[in-house]
Amino acid sequence: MKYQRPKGTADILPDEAVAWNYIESTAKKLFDNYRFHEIRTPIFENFEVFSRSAGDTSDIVTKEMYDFHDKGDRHITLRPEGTAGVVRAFVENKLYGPEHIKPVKLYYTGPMFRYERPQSGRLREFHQIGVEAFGSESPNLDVEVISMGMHLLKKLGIHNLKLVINTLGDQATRKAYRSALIAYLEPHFDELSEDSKVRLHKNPLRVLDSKDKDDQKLVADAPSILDYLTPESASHFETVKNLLETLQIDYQVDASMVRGLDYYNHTIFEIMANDKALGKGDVTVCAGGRYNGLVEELGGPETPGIGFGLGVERLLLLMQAQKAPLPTISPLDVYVVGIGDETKSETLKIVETIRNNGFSTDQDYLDRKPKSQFKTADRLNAKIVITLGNDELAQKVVNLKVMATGDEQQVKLEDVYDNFPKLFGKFLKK
RNA sequence: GCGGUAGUGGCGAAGUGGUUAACGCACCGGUUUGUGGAUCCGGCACGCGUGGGUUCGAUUCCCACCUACCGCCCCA
Repeated sequence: MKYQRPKGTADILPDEAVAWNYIESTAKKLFDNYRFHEIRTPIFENFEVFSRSAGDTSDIVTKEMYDFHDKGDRHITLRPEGTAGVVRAFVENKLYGPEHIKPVKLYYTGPMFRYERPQSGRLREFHQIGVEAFGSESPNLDVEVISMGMHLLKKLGIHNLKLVINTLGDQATRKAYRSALIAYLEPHFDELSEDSKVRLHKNPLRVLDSKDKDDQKLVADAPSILDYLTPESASHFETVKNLLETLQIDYQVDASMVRGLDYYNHTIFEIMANDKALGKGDVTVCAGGRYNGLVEELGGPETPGIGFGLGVERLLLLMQAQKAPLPTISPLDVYVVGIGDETKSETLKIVETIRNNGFSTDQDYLDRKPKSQFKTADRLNAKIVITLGNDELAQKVVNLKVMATGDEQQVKLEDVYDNFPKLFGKFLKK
């Protein structure tokens, strides 16, 4: 095998593409009910769009960006996530203008890129479905976005869903909490894992997220951000929780949950699914939160925002593991068997006529024997097989066989041409 | 980026330093000179991830690389 796809990429073959289409169309229908509209932004952006939004110290920016300099020496990055580009487009196209109804609600789907070591459900080119809503601080919006994510996953047949939420508060909250956390961790500096030692200075909140067992013990007694919320932040979070209860959406608060991207504040959430088939522990399929301040960061007016991203590959893995229903390629309506070279032009006319009547139709292209053609018709799950040989051609008739029952009848060729739908209906009713 | 496991036909899977690389499934063909889902028969890797090396000889030994999978990091 000479050529291989680049590391961490995947070919989505026809059988699987059907599932992808199903997921995307299901999402689009649901999002439309919530009045979120599609936006398509470039797959690459200027490096600064991401470095500015995600945070210079975030792992995404420091080690996972797929970036390069183009022939004009522009520093380009293949988008590692969807929000930054959408925010950039929101600002650049002035969607904050008064003529746009607020909140401006958008969704996107498409490939994202991160330069990291591939594993199952983790690729260098992967796909996300994401939503963003700009221009409202209402906790109602937080809850609607969360609810929409939950609904989508449920609609796609995922069960054992777990919603985990937390709040990062506002600027003042984070500042206060940051110093409190550092004050708590610094005396234990030597006990921290190597990774956490680095994180302590760069981004202390990330220490909370450490998988290291000793770190976790330390972190267990660390101050909670929930005790440092400003009154406004606390009240926002309270309202979000109350509204979730109003909608009877179960949730857990995890005060140590953080975000890999710096732009988040206030409500953050993750929707996880637990499935033994996917190994131990919970898998996060959908994650998001508020990012008031990001629009300003990218040069727009002060505009609050909130959104989520959902990993399509992970979702598919989950759906397969949980045996969620997935569509398959639709069965064939009609297969046309031609016997002998002389029938070639007639079978071509027949398949084209039937197709133009809205039925899926196929025929043999390999000059195979009738038996083989029937075998193929059977494999393709054809409902009806039309057979045409020299005799039929001379008599201007055709044999029509219903595969499920084996019934075969001769019908006039002109009936096929004049009114195929009627013919099809007549034979399939039996 | 680090550590580990693996890589044989479309798929699954045996195998050995040395004649024609098992077997199963799938596929193709025949048994039925124009009719499917059954049986039986036959066909199907000039090649064992790629490139080097050792050797009289390598799919089998060594090295490098590539890729996949698992763990770490991180995350969707």
